[in-house]
Amino acid sequence: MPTHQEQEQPRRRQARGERRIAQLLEAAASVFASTGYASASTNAIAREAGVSPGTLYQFFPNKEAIAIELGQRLMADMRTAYGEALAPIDPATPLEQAVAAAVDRFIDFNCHNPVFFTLMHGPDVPGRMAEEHDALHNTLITRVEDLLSPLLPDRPAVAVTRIAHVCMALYMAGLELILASEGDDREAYVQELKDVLFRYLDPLVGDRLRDAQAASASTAPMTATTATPTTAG
Amino acid sequence: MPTHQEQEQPRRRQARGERRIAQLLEAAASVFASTGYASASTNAIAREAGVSPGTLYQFFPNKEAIAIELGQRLMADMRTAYGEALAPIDPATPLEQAVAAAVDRFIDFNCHNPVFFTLMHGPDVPGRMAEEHDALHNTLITRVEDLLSPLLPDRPAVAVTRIAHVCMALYMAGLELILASEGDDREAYVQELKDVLFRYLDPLVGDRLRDAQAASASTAPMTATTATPTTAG
DNA sequence: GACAAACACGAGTCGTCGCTCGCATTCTGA
DNA sequence: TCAGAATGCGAGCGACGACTCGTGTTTGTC
Repeated sequence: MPTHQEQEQPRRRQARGERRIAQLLEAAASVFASTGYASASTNAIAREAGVSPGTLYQFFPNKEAIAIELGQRLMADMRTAYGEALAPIDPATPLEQAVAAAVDRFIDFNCHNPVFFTLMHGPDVPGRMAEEHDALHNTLITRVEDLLSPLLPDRPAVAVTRIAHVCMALYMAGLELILASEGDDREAYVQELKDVLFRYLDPLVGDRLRDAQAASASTAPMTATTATPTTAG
Repeated sequence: MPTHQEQEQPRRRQARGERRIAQLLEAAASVFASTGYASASTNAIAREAGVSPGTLYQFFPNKEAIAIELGQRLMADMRTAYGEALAPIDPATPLEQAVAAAVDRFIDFNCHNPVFFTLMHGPDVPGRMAEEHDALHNTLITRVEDLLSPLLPDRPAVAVTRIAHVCMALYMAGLELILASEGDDREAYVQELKDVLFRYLDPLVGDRLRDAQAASASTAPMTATTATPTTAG
């Protein structure tokens, strides 16, 4: 019974195979990041990984599967490495700090994994890839909604969703500028992005947050100290 | 010798040819907008225009030339139709109104010419197309700088440039959301975009603008009344 | 009407790319 | 040790898309 799993992978991978898969995904990340998904050829990925095209297809049924697997691993990486950044915001944290912390973490991740942006932003995704693309996007939107809804308790759900979409779009736009620049310029754009998001959200959150802060000072605080001051590596 | 012009088009177009060109560009706009530049096939463009592939190549040397010509015509259209929106802002106009007016005009143009966004935003542009792409982008960046610099007189040029880039990026991000939605949702996103830009710029412009307004009330105003109140169709 | 140039056609060429196939090599388990 | 599975190779297939070419039609000019 051990090898009978529905009707998918009856393939028992060896250690070598797992290594090859990791190698191929790394190569794919490099090629996707530099040329985009559509323009990336499977032969180029195989070449980058130092294997033959046939070997690539030993591990992935088609080009889409590579991008999908890559996207899933990236999401998993992000969850394990930055899970705490996705947790609901402690109402006691000033909005400016919360935004800055979240931006720092996500920017950090995206700078270390530039493919992620390509997979999230690439409009040139055919077939089933678009579904995965949307799945990634919707997951993040939902996360942002979860972050925002405690801060916007008196807004209808559609409004919160809209605000989340705007935040995501602003973040993506800022990220594009940031990834396209280097050094001091990059840091300056990071600061601009924080400013944009804070200034956009602050009037929406309004006195609600300040009320909560005033209240939390006199009543029992929550878990508190979730946010650390800009410890981006 | 009468037809010897350098070494380019020694071709004398007939009225029919001009019509075909317009027809082909319209078809190209449609196909580019719906599938993106890279995924658009010249055969599809020819089919959309109701002509044969050979006819298409009677008027355009290659696929790039179609997109380039289209981009240039769109820029020209924008200049003639919305030139006044690109003029320097009258310092007497409140920032919120100036931003709203500019956004309305550009959104209007982009909603009527969705290809423009595709050509500006498409990352899948090979070869010489990228240059034209950048040229369009830089033209707009310069325009935004010209709009902003009177409002930010005490900032270094690099800072103004950076702010212009941020504004462009924010606009593009908002535009993407707006083009992807319809009806009330679309209008709501337009308002959000205006809010984002105004809230981002207002603290930067700061008391400078308010000073200018106070001053212009007592001293001789500039050319004045350049901006009209939200007359978007 | 006659001639040339512009216009129009669409089957066909040529290159690229996703993917396959037959075969060789290495690993696993008994 | 050795069968069978997993891994590896790379020439090549099939499809598709940019672009061409030979040929026929329309238009402007004398």
